[in-house]
Amino acid sequence: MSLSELQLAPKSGGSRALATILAHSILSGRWGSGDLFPRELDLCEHFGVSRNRVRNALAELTSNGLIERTAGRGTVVRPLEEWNLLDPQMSEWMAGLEAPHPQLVREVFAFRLSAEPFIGELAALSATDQDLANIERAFEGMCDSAADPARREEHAEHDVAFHDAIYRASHNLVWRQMGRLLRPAIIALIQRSHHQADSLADSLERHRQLLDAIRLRQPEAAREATERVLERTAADLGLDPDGRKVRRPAALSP
Amino acid sequence: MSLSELQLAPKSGGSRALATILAHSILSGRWGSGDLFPRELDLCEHFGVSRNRVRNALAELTSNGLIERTAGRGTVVRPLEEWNLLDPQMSEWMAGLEAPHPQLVREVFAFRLSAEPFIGELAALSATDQDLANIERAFEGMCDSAADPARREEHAEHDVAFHDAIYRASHNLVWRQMGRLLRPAIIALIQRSHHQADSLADSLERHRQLLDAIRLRQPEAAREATERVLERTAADLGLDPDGRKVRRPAALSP
DNA sequence: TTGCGGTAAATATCTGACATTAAGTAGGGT
DNA sequence: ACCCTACTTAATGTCAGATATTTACCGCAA
Repeated sequence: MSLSELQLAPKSGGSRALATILAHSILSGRWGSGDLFPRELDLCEHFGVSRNRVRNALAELTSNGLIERTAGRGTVVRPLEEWNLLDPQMSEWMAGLEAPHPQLVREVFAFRLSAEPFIGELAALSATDQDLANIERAFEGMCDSAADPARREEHAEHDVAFHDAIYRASHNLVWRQMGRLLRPAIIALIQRSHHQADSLADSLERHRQLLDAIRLRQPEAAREATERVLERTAADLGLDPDGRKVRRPAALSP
Repeated sequence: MSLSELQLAPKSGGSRALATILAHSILSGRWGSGDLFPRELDLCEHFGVSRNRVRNALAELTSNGLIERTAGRGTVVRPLEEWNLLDPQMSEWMAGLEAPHPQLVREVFAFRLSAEPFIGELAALSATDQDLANIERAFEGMCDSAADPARREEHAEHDVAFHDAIYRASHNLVWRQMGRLLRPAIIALIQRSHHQADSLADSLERHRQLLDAIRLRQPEAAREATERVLERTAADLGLDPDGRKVRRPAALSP
């Protein structure tokens, strides 16, 4: 309910940095839906910046649906359901978050669980040689950085690149933009799981099978391979892959 | 390359109105990728508003990826591929556009064509009684307003509500937010098609079959019914439902 | 209780000045 | 001739203060 411990690093220029701090305070669940956000002047005083920067930062939060501002009333925090999850700025904020809102993690993963098998099919149908090369290069990066536990985040970046290349292989702008959800989801993953060596090897093997299915243009195999990759991911996240609100379309399986 | 004929209505307050005008000028393709956008002071003079409002409007365009601004260089228009299609603000702008960028229409429709059959499945699996009631009410609204050609836009709103209710029936935040693409897509539809009486009756019948499939919890039937609805839509739009870059996953069909 | 007006509090906007960044340009040294 | 520096210019970014507008709240009277 307060921003007492929040601080703006001394030389961090731009209203961007301030917006990030404020966004993180909301994304991590510090404020409840409907709570009154601090007034502009309080923020000015607390962070020692001009009203202009505060207003710019708040405008950015507004455009992402995190807050709602009306003259005379003040600034209130909007409910999580109305946050603008698909904005790239939001993805960036979520990725930089140490402890994201639990419901957020669940919702995004539930989406991946329902959508990615289908995207795997699309990729197997539409991938060009260039797409395949991209996927392959990302996979090799994953393999290369897998051995050294000190390169966890590099590994995560290759992981993101792998799945993002699959989204891009759909060759549709909308699907492609959804791929931005991957980064926060996967960053959250490596921060939560302990990355046992055997779990990692297993994960790699499942990724390889997905790559092969796409390379061989086998949509159905790609769908199943994606499901197995996500099973592994769910286990690493400590989530139950079944029993979510969004179930996999089991009726599709022959 | 110029904004000569663009005008801001006299009493339209808020930087919102200005942002809408500028956004429309970009979304309709008036400026090419990489073009220099007018300078702040020129915009101030042309529209007769303060620099502050211009800056707020431009900030909104920036947050949606339409433009990129750097001190010293100026404001340049970003390529269509980097526009932020999934932002609700963008959907609103696109919906209010008389002549949207043709590639935009194609991309969004290609997405619907690939995703909505799948969403239909999800809805058939996860819809609650409340969801069903929402879908049904929207359908009745469509039927009610179908007879009178003077109520075209009311009909379109019910059409949007129908499909949006299906997106919502997936009970996942991410899918739900994608439903915002529907409004611009469907508004564009009624502005292009001539809405022959028989085509409208046919469309209604296909919607009814989709509703029934969801009500009976038959995912596969829902998928096929959605495909048929979109076939009708493609015909009304004058698009070829096959041969797009994103094909339907035909391999799924038994 | 309801309706009206007044006051306070918050955000929205205007104005003008200054700071920062980036690109181009002229000049001097090698 | 070439490169490097310093200056100029032009654009966006930031600051500060004053004013306008909206909203909520309170007192008061019909």
